[in-house]
Amino acid sequence: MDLALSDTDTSSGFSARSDDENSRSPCATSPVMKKRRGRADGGPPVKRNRRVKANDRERNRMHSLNDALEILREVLPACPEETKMTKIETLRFAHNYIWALSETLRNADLEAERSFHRAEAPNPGSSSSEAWSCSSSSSSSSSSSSSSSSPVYCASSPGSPENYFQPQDAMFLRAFVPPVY
DNA sequence: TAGGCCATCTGGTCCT
DNA sequence: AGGACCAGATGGCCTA
Repeated sequence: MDLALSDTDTSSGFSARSDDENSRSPCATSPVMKKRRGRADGGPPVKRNRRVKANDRERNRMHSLNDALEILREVLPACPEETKMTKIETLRFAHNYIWALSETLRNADLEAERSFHRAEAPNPGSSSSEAWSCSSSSSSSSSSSSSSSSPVYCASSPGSPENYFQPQDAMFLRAFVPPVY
């Protein structure tokens, strides 16, 4: 007892999709008619017309969302080039990546601060060793994301980004992070 | 074949 | 009133 799917009104709302959809989603759907729910006749013509317009806007909205996601994918360092990250993977990976970048900056700041102190006081005595413990969170929070210095990471991520790149390995990022002055 | 991912439709809610 | 946003439902495609 499904709601009637009207295969007949293919003209409404589906016309704009086919070629557009082909160009947008290289991986998945063929431009074939998908599903249709609701009343077979679409209800009153006025309501139906409004629904069709709303569907069109919703489609465009999701397309722009996907475009933004695609831009994000291009910015991220993709390790296996041929595999496309899923949406959730992209978001999690971006999260990790941003964390690692900020961690790298933070470490660079700490290091700069240490070398500055070393230059001022050639015999620091005992105070120099603590700076290496980057979890000490002293006062040098230049731009750290204010939450915590060792975030709990997408711990529940079933999947993959962490397979490519562990957020804990901030040093890994030094490979593609420009030198911080 | 089951499960994951995705695109789309749809109705509800909030905002302008 | 109409648009934006959201979450649920549904069906197609792909892979293990």
